[in-house]
Amino acid sequence: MPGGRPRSFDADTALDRALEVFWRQGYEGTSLIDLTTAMGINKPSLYAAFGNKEELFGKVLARYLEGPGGYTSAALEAPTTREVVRLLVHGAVDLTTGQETAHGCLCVKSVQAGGPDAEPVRRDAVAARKAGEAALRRRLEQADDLPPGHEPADLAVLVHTVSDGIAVQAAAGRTREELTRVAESALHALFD
Amino acid sequence: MPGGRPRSFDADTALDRALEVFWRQGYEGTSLIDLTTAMGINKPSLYAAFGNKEELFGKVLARYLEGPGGYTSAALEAPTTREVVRLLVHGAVDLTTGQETAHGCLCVKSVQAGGPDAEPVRRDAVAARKAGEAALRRRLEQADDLPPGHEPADLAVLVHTVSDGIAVQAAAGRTREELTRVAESALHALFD
DNA sequence: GGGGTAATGTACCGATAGGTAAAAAACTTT
DNA sequence: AAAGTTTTTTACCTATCGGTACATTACCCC
Repeated sequence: MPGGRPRSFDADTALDRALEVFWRQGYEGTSLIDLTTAMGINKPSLYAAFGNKEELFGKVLARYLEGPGGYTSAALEAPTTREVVRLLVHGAVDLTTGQETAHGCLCVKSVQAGGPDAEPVRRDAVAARKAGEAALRRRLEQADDLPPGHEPADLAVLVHTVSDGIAVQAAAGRTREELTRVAESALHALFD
Repeated sequence: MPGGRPRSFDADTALDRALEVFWRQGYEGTSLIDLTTAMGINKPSLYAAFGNKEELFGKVLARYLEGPGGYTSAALEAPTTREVVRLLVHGAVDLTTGQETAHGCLCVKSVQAGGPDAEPVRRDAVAARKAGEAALRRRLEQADDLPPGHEPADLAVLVHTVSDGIAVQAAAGRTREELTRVAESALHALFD
């Protein structure tokens, strides 16, 4: 059982190229030609390696969450609640205002995709968000240093909401410096 | 100089129908057939009355900002800073989780539209957001009851950011009850 | 009851969307 | 070197996209 013609591209770097264009243009705003051009391959190769556009997006989203979005799970291991939240909101600023990446968050962008054929993509994004929020809630439920008057579940959603807002602001053109001040203001409001 | 055949539709209600579908499906996710079907007219009538898809969206966005989005300017007239912010965040919850409207915010959705041909739409949305933020900042600059340690400009952006986050959460399926708790948590963090 | 005028209905346009069939090319094994 | 396997290349498919030409219809004015 031998192997045939070898691949002319690396699957992971091709996924990274696809991530760039999906991140910048969103699922609905990205065409197959955009993808194949960015990935340096042609359509049959794309389909053979990654499935159709929808499946490719699923793989790209997973790679996004584990790569650029990996700071979220790392943040949960910080010792204090304040530090956890600080890493989350500043991480959101860094992620969404990167100099070499598109501004905004792929997951936030995707959850807003409204077209009928984008619904599976939307569901993927919603599922990823739910998982992230559940992890943060569990972390906060085990904390003993919550800000006074805040329930763990509510605080988890609030922090998530601020992160989402940061992503929207970044996509709308707000600079990293401005959003860093926003993150600091949010921390000040919550913990000082 | 008489008028020819009269219109068979009311322009404002047609705009409202177009608003519904743009709100639900976004600019890129909405086709002309979606629009003409919802508006009850055919394409030549649409083009004669509203211009092309892009111009139609501009008129729809203006109508959205003055109608469902009108609570933002009304909120600025509240006597206290806390009341202004309270009206803004709870207004965002009401707007984005309406029972008879799509969940999420048209303006937030549009600012995330990434396709190349959606760029003028994105600019319209960004301009509307800038105007709203400037109005809030001016209102806060004249206040003498800001929460301690917050600058007016930073607070304006933070409140806007929380509203954006609420819109994203609503689009992702969060319920009105949950988001009401988020709004209350945000107020508590800022003012209590 | 005819002009003039503006909106409607129908049918169509080129371009592009996502997706695929089939043949040529590059490798491994025997 | 020949058979078998898998990828690449090229060319093409149908459906739909936003947008429009043209003839028809319904109104006002005289």
